[in-house]
Amino acid sequence: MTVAQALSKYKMYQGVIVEDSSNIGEKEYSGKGSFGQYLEEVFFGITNNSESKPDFIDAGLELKTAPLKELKNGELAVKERIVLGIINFDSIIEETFEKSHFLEKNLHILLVFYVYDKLAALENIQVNLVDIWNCVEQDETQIKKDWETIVGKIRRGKAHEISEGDTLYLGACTKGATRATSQVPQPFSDILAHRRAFSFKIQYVRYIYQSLMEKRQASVKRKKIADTIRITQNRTESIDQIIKEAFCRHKGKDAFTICKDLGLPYNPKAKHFYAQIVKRILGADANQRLYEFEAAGIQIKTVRIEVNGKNKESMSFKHMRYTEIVEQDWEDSDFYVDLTSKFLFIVFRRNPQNEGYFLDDVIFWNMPAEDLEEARKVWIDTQQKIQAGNYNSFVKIKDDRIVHVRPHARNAADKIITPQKTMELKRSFWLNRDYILNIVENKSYLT
DNA sequence: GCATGATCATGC
DNA sequence: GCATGATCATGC
Repeated sequence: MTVAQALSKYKMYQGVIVEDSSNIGEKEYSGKGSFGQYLEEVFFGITNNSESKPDFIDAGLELKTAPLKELKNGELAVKERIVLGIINFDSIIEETFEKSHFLEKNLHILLVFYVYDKLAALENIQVNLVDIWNCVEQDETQIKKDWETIVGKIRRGKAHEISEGDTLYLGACTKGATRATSQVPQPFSDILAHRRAFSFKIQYVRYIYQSLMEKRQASVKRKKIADTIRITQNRTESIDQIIKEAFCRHKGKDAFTICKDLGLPYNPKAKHFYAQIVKRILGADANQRLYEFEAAGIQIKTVRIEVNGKNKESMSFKHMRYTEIVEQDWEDSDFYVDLTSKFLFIVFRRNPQNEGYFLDDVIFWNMPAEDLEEARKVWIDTQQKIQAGNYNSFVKIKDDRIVHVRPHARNAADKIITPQKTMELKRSFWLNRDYILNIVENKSYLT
């Protein structure tokens, strides 16, 4: 579907005049935001401006384009976060969420999801979905909480310690070409901080895309959408407090007993075993979905502690694609997205009396900014080695750098293509064993 | 058939 | 006992 077809089909842009595409070719659009600029100017007749007012003042709509990428199986998936506008450290400290510049600009967003293709001419770009998203109508509590978390750090003179992992839906992503040239002053500290912009985190954008697609399909097919429950509904506590309370009721029980008490089959090898337990403990049925987990992309990970007080295993993430990583920026990489998610660690401890493990702790965690910075360095090191065709000297666990690189394949024959057109064993980034133990032993949310 | 979370096996 | 390489189990 071309842009013109998509826009006229969805008719989601009341009050906005859509011109036809006859005035293409007058101007060159290039760079990252080129498709957005092209849409604004060619279709909506708005000249490109950096004025921070809504793009469609009459309609009260902000236009945002969001690239999709095609997966191997042909499905489309969200490619990156949606950036919502720069954070002014000096003026934001005077704002309240309700009267914030952020809300004024981003209350109603016209989203144009398109299929990313860096070689395609702009007028041939395929538009997949056009719809409006109102983040406050959908997620007021969490968006407000995220906004306040970010502003809170600025007010405490900690703007330099802001991390995307601090928040669930709304993130503060870095802005600027390089780290060195993007440092700006902050009001309550002499330390320079990276310039930042509000954004919808990629996990949240994935969720937005999924819900809008489901809404569209439901209206076509009248298919019933699976029941979704919000654990924060009618509650004032935060997500982690609610989780903690729910889990406290099962502390000390072994996994088998927990399953029995919850009416779940005991199948610890199943891929979603622990996710299922979490779901049930939080009061959802098997066919119900947990809104906050899906919208925030919370990663549920289990950690088993042995009798000697140590965990045996490091923690793997999805295997990297050598041809992708050499072209990516750190903040668009899969590993960055994983590490800036919230983690829910479920800690089981070996029972000295029998062979089993009992539930000891649940920990809601996100990686601190300084550790994320260390992970970035390892990622860069890995990227450079792949670029150089050096596949045998990646950072090892012994190097003690929080994360390391290790094989992650089905067997020795499970290889993928490299930028050098050779085949290499699949490898992943791993969180070091002792780093995980440290998280688990230093932060206890139960008891 | 492959991704993903999890775990095993071996040698130093 | 641990690092490292290797592989399993399951679901989609």
